[in-house]
Amino acid sequence: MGRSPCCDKVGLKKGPWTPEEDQKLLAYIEEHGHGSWRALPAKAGLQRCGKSCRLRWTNYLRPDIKRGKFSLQEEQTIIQLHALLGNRWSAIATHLPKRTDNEIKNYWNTHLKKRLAKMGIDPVTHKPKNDALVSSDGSQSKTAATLSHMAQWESARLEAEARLARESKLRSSLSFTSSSSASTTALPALKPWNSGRDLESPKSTLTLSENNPPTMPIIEFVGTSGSCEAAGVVKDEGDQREWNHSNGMENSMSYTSSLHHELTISNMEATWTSQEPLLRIGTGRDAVAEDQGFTNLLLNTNSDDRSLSEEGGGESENWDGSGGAGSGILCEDNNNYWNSILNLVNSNSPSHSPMF
DNA sequence: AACCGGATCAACCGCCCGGTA
DNA sequence: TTACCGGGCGGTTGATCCGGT
Repeated sequence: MGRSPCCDKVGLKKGPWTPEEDQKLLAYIEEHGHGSWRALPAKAGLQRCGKSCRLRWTNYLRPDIKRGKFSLQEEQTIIQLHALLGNRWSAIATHLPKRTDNEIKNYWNTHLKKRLAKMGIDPVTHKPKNDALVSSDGSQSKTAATLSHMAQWESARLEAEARLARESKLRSSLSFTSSSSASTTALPALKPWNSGRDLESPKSTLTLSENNPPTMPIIEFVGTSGSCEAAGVVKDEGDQREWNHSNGMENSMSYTSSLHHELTISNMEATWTSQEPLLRIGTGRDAVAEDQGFTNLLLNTNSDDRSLSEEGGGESENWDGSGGAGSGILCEDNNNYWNSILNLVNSNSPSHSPMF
């Protein structure tokens, strides 16, 4: 059976939106909320399909959208998350406040992907195209397995977030006053933008910062050797920023990349706590035996860290990064690979070798 | 000034998935 | 259990812009 079109397309306008249409859509949503997107166009007096209205709203008209050039920090985040998640733009967008998945997707396709390609980095796998990371002992497969596990973990985490979001919405609809957070209790169905992103799913916000306190969860990969061989300097004329590959990649061999991942849990403290998978990656120097399982380590299911699930209360102690014996997890080969990625983005800082 | 090709990005399309009757 | 619906997502397209020749 063929799928029926999302709406009757006869007589519906397509193409660029006019200011008048924008105004109608804005005015309607401001007054009534979007409600059913399918029903919205008729109610708002628009000759558009609901899907088009939703896209226009989410990608352009929504007031909490930040437009304009992407910052270095945002670029770093995109690259790092893409290395982990692939083309899951909506998931990446959840970590970039005020940016839409469409915008991030476009930016990746038009800017970042090309930059990586110029550097000899496969933008799909985030590996050097000459695959210099491959070692004779099969570390490539380990790296691939590691990435696969990380992606699986992230998938699980995102699913958990989605579930929490649904639960949050349900609770919000049941009781507007039950939460201690005022933002949680805004009237999402009526004024979607009133509370901004607070209305969205309670999500872990991945921030990448050099300045986070040491109590923050840390993903730290310590590389001791490497074989990345990007050569030359590619200058991105548009951004007036240089990517110095040879220096950058050389540095990556000894450079300790520290990603400080802060998990900001809003609205859902009690539910989240330890029941959802938590990313916890320590230093490679503390690497534990691989047969303990990468996923288990990521999920902190080691007996050493069992207290993490039993504490139940706050989440901060789960994230101190100092961990126990199980906090360090990555083998050196994986470190090298991740250092390559992390150095890529870290070294684009103006204070380091210019890369972007 | 005209043309051309690449870059950019808003918008569309089709598929997928969760909810529901 | 199943079919349908609404919404979300990722891939792709096409109009427009812009710089080079």
